[in-house]
Amino acid sequence: MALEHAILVALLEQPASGYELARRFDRSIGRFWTATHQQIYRVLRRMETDGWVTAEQVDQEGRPDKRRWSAAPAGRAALTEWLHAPVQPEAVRHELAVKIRGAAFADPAGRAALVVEVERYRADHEALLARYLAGERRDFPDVAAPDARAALQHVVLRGGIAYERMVLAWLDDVLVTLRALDH
Amino acid sequence: MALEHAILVALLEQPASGYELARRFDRSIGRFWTATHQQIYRVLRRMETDGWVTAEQVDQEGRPDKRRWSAAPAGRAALTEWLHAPVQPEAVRHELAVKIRGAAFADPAGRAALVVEVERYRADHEALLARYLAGERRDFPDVAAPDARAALQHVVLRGGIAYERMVLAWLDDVLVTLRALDH
DNA sequence: CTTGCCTATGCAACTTGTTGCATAGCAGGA
DNA sequence: TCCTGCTATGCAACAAGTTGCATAGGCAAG
Repeated sequence: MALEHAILVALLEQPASGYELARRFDRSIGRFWTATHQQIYRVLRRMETDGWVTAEQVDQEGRPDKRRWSAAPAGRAALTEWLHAPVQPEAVRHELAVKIRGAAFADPAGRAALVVEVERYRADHEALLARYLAGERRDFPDVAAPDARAALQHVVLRGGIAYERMVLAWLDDVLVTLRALDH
Repeated sequence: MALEHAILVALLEQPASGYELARRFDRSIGRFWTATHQQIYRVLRRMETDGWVTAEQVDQEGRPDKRRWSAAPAGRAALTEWLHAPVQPEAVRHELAVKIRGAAFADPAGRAALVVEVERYRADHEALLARYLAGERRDFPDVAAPDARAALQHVVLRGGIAYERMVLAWLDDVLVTLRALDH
């Protein structure tokens, strides 16, 4: 039940419509929390009835009108309470690891297919790392005295960068291991 | 829909009852896929009607009888087909990252609480890393010429170890960053 | 001898997340 | 002109995962 809280953080950083939130969940926020627009709209309505967020109608020219959402005091209070609660142990779902262990029960052709798949997966993560590094250069160019918000956003981004580097190194290890099985 | 496939891999590695599977999902398999016993029992029954697994009744003395499940040929075929399919992009849900960005909107007391929470989280991951390393020493003591199954299990375990090391380094970074906000 | 824990399986209700589809106006290119 | 794509919001059906509870015998500690 943390999508509510991820939305609260996003709205505190910058009020937005459901559509804009969805796009941010596809980009920067999507690094650590994913959600579809359908889910976001549904949760926003629930949060509205709970008094966590308020909407402001924005009429637009040349494009559809929208509702700009902001975090309400009750939402801020809910966020504070949540920050004090213990972090829930994460539910790990790492499909690739299952496939790698499953490769022990595949024939050489099946393992060859997995090698191709791992290479594609590796390329995706290499591209992701490049995007993170470009974002870091763009958004955090100087090291000196950032405000709290920027410092915290930066440390989360550094986590994403460290994760991608670790994944790339591990995937190289996986590829060496897979290729060694059939020479 | 990969729980089915994780169960197939687990049963190919070693046939087991639902209860034993659940315990393995709490330990070794739980590194990359989590599931409760309720979910495992439910999915096993669906897999049975699909002909993916077969059960064998095992009468026991001094403890309840059990059903030992094995992967059937149709299950093996389904696994092979799945190995050829592209890896689905993972749905990221990293609660701690949300909390860290949320800390920008908390007062110093709230941030102090988060520091305590991150320290606890760090201790958990340090213990996890120790368990992985102990498991590695126990299960993969020699480097020379392992069979395919051991080699693949080992490379997945190395992934877990690399992940935990990365997490610990990042959490140190997080703690430094959080503490610097309020001196 | 009672309390709690382990083995072993399962039901039912609920929450969360996914997928497919719908609407509707505007902009830009072939 | 038609087709595609973007902004903007939403419904409905479904799949997946969680939580609470139930049963039932045995075993060990206090």
